Amino acid sequence: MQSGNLTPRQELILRLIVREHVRTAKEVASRTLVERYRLGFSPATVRNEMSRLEELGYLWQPHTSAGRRPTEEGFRYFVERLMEEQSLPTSEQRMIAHQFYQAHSNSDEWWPLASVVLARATRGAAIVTAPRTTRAIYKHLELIAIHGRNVLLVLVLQGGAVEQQMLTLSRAVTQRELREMADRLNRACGGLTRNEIAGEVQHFAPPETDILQLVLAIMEQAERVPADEIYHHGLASLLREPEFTDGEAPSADVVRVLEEASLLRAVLSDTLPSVVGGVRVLIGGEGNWEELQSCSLVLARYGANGYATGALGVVGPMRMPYGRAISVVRFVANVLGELVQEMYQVDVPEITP
Amino acid sequence: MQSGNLTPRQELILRLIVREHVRTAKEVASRTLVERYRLGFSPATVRNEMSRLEELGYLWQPHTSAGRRPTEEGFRYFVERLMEEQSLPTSEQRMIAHQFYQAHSNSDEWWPLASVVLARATRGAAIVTAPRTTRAIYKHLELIAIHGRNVLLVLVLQGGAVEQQMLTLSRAVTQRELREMADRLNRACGGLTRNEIAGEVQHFAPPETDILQLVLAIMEQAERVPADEIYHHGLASLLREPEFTDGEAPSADVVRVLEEASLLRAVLSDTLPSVVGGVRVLIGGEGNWEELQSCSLVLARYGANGYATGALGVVGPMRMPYGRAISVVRFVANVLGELVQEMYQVDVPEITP
DNA sequence: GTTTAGCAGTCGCTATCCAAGAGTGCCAGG
DNA sequence: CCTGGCACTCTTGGATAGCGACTGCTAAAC
Repeated sequence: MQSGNLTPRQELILRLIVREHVRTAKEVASRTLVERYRLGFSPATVRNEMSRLEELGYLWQPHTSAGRRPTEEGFRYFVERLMEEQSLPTSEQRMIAHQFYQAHSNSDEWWPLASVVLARATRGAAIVTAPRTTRAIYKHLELIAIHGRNVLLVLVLQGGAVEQQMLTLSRAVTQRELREMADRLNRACGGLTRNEIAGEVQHFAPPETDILQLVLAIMEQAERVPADEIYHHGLASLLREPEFTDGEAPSADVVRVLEEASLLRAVLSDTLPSVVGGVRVLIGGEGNWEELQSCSLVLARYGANGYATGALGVVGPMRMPYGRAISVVRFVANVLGELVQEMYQVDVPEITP
Repeated sequence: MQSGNLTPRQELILRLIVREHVRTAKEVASRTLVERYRLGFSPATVRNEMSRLEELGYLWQPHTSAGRRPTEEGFRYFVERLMEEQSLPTSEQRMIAHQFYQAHSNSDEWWPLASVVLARATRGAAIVTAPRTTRAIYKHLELIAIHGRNVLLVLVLQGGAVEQQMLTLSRAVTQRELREMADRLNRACGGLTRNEIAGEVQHFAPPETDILQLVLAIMEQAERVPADEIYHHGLASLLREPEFTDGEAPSADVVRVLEEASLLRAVLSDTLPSVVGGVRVLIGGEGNWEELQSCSLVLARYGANGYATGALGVVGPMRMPYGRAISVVRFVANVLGELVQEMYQVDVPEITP
């Protein structure tokens, strides 16, 4: 596709139809367009252009005597060519940054906070996955006696991810013995990757080998599973949009996608590159995602490349205010990215309130 | 209310109407009832009884020429007096127990697993809150150097709750120094409650006092916040129930309650006693919860009394299969309760697969 | 006294019709 | 190439009628 595709006037009309449809959720008629935007030409002219745009696949009418609304293609053309890039108002930027600043020290709160912020700012639903390491590095191990042979294993990975798991040893051990075992293991494995630790196992004897096996399993899972936890927020406001209350769009389908982590993960991994980059817009499922037919997603990857990345984005009806959604998503992805980079000791200027 | 309220035949009819309405989601007519259940009397008789039941407030008709369906009161009468207590089929018990057995060692997985199990078993939505300590007890502290003055603090509480937080010290310290500080603090504070630790603060100097302050804050929060995390699952299947697809019941309201942790917490704390007990059924919001008008909740508290308890339950349309829901909720609450008790070293027999 | 058959009555549901209104498509003329 | 004007289409809402599903009531039967 190249830019000469549509005449400037056709682009103007398409843009206005998108704007108006986003506002009203209804079909847009030629006359209302002319009157509302004081176009310098008549409804008949607009109609001619409209029917041309319909032939090209950018508009459609639900029935003959109705106005027109953009198709999936229409929205895509709008997003790719017509939308003016806007950046988030500074006041709003400050507000959001401030909220993250307050949660600065508690990384567990970042992801739910991000989902709440995104949902509020777009009046739609938001999704955020916690970042996952691409390469797990052993940082520190702690063993805590719980009860008899039961031990709580706490493994800290580089980047501050803390994984905990219960473990039953073959014999009862004292906290003192556990401490010594943890010391030995920490000396041997600190800073090592999974493969390197696998090579170390031979130097140990049970029960330490059992512990190392569990450590390896945890690290393996940390690398393999893209993101256990998916936070979402704002579903209720999404379902209040007219297309869902009208029954025009099946609400249960969307809810299912957001709820089933596996589905959502599939969408994210298919849509987003694995490195942090720009904002990706997925309009109406784009043929691949039946359940998202009537929705659009605005997604971004955030994090520290080579260390850990996560995904975030908003879900709205297809007629979502793309300009705003994109700027919010981009901004939150940047803020969250900086926090993660800081956590991974990639030096970045600190966020100030 | 006493038991002689309704005649046996009225109770029979009410019970059958509930059963039939739960099955079909439609109003129940006198004739279908007689035919389907081979009652020994005629539709006219049933009609007489029905109109009596309507006067008493247990039934209502949406319009004259329709059959009848139970009112909120009707369902309540059914649940309290007519429902035969059923226990979960052994095969299902085994399946559920097995799933928890597999996740036995990883307590973080218990709560989401419980929500999935509940949702599957009832074809509705399920909610589970992680248990919170009523009295936080210091078990173990670990300090891990991250970068310069930044330190990761990992605090293990009795019961295995692991809380982590980043902390910036007033000066840079080595991992060796951190280890010594952690040792001193662990010796002094192991097994103490929050108040007792507050008394210990005077024996330390900065930066250890800073660390203790943070520890106190974390413990305080662990006691105060009822349950940060609320897991839910199965919303999509709930929204597929006819009352929500018909638009008879507003789906966004229910979603909002499940999504807004604060709202849900309010419902739970108002409904459930703080000690582990039986199963509580909340039908149609019971006047207090506007948003839950068309829903019913079956809830239970689980955990170890005096140590930590959480809540769980299912959300369904008012015409939910109460017998089944109650037995599932009770069973899962017991399983989860045993796991928590075990974690808190209250001795219980181990679950076998 | 209780039960029941029968029948009248009520109401929702669907179809059909009609008129009004909203928009478009097209054509002829500027 | 634009536009005024008109015919055409299709939705929407209201009104009407027939059908079917139930109930309520009454009078007779048990």
